[in-house]
Amino acid sequence: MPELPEVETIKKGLDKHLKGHTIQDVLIYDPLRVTGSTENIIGSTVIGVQRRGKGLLIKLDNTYVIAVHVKMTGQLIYQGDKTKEIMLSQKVKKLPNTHTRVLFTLDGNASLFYNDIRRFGWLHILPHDKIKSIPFFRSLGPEPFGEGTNRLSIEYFSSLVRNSTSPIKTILLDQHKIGGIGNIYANDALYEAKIDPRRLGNSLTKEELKTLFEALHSLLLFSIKQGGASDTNFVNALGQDGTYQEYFKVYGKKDMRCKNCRDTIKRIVLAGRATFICLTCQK
DNA sequence: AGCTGTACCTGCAGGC
DNA sequence: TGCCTGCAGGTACAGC
Repeated sequence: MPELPEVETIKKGLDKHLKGHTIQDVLIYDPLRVTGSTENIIGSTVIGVQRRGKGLLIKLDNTYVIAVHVKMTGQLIYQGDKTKEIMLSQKVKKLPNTHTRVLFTLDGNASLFYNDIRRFGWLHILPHDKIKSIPFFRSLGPEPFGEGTNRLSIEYFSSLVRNSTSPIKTILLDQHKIGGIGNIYANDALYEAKIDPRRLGNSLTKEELKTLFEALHSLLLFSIKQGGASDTNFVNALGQDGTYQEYFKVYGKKDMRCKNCRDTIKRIVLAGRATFICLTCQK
C-alpha cells in the first residue's frame, strides 16, 4: 500500500524520467475522481515532480500542476524509448489495461499511464498556487524528511503525542497531525520501539518517544532504499516491484512467530485498521 | 472541538 | 465449480 516510501519511490522515478517531456495529449478513460481541464496542460513541459505526504505533484512549465493521490491501488507508470527493455512487474498487464484511468501521451514516443484498480485515488489538474484548495494538501501535517516547516521535528512529535488521549497508532496514522505514515510503517515502527499500539499518547515516556521517532525514520529510510513494499498493487514509476515486503516485522504476520521472542503475533483491530502486535515484546 | 465509525471501490482468498 | 462473505486500507465526512 503506498505510504511515504512507496510514493517517494514513484516520485524519484517520475522526476528522473518525466522531466523535460512535453505533454502532447491526454486521454481520460475514467473520469471518476479526475478534475480540471486537460486543455490547460497540453503543450506544457514537466519541470519536476514533488511529494507531500502520500501526495504527488507533477509540476509543469506553465504554472499548472498535476496533483495525484494513488491511495491504495494507484499506479503511475512511465514508458519511453529508454525504458522499453525494462521488465514490468507481473502484476502489471500490458498497457494501457482495464485499470488505466488516464493516459498522457508525451513527446519522443513516451507515455505516462495513471492506473487505479479500486478507483479510490484522484488526479487534479490545477494552477500551482491553487494546490491548497485541495483539502488533502491544505490540512497535511509535517512529515519525516520534510523540508523547512514541513519537517517533523522531535519537539513537535513529542508535544503532539504527549498532549493526546488517542492511541499512539491512531496518532501516527492521522495525516493532519503527521504526513506520510500508513498502516505498514505504523505497525512496524511500534514493534521496533516495543510499544503497544493501543497505548494512549499521553502515557508514552520521553525515552519511548525518542525511540519511536528514530524507529520511524530508520524504517522509512530503509524502505525507500528497498524501493518500497509491493505486497499488493504497488509498483514504481517503471512498473517494477519494491522489496520491503520481504522485511515486514509484524505487519501481516498474524499467527507467525515474533522474530525477537518467538511468541505468536496477534491481530487486533484499532481505529478500524488491522493491527499486529507481539504482546510479549510490546508493552 | 475532537473523536469514532463508515463510505468509497474492486479484486482476491477462503469457506461451503 | 461457483457463489458468497470478508478483507485489504487512505481519506472524507457524518454523527456523536
